[in-house]
Amino acid sequence: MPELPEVETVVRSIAPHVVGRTIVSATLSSPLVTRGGLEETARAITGATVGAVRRRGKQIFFDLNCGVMYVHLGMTGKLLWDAGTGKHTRGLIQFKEGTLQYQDIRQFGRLEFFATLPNFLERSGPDALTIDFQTFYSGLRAHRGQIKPLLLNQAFLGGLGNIYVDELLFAARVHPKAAAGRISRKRAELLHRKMQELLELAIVHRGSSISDYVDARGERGAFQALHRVYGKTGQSCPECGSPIRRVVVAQRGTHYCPRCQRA
DNA sequence: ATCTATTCCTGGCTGC
DNA sequence: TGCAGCCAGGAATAGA
Repeated sequence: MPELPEVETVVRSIAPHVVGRTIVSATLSSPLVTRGGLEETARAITGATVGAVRRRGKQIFFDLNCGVMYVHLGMTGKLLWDAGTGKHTRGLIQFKEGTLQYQDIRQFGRLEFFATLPNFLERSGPDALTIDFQTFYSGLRAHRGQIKPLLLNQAFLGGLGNIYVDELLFAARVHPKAAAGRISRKRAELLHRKMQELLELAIVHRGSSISDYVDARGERGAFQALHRVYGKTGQSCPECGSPIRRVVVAQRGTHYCPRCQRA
């Protein structure tokens, strides 16, 4: 499941191959992934030169001289450089120097071209890695609901998904159902600091590979070995030894320590 | 405003 | 080497 650290790792591993280079041809094959039309999109990016590859939250932007190619990896999307193709290949973007490939088993991802960025993309919130404390804190205060759904809300904060939210709430000892608006300033400072430490450490480890995730070279991340609660149902809490509990919050499997993370 | 449920989709797993 | 049924979840969407 690509979240901020995985998407950042993908961007870093793809950028050196494509920045400054020109798309020679493109073949797109999934109308679910490329909703703007397979032929039209392929035609629009052909001949374009990549100026930069950027990430905001889980969104990837290839800045082109004629617009932007937008990629969201969804659940099972992969961007690969010079890899073999398979039944889940949804796009091939040829450069003189090599091939950028988009694979996606479940096709929850997107690969689109936009001449100008549409409003629904602009609506995405500030990046979790760089959001300043004051913006983060006032966002928490303004929210009436639970903390976990808020942290998952990409319009509020871009980049966190189910894995890193569970890990973050454990690191800051916050219950996933805690009322966001009632978090103290001190606890919010801890959440904010732990969030950025967690994400930076996960990037150093090239992300978490639970099932499908690999970077542009097809290599798995290593951070899953450092997960403390995600997927650890029934195992001992690394802090206190209590069994890790799994509940459903916001329709997501949620892992936490009932002793360390009090309601 | 904020919640829950549903939808999309496929592979992996369980149980027969 | 079957096969039905369930589960995983990012994000949009509908309805409460």
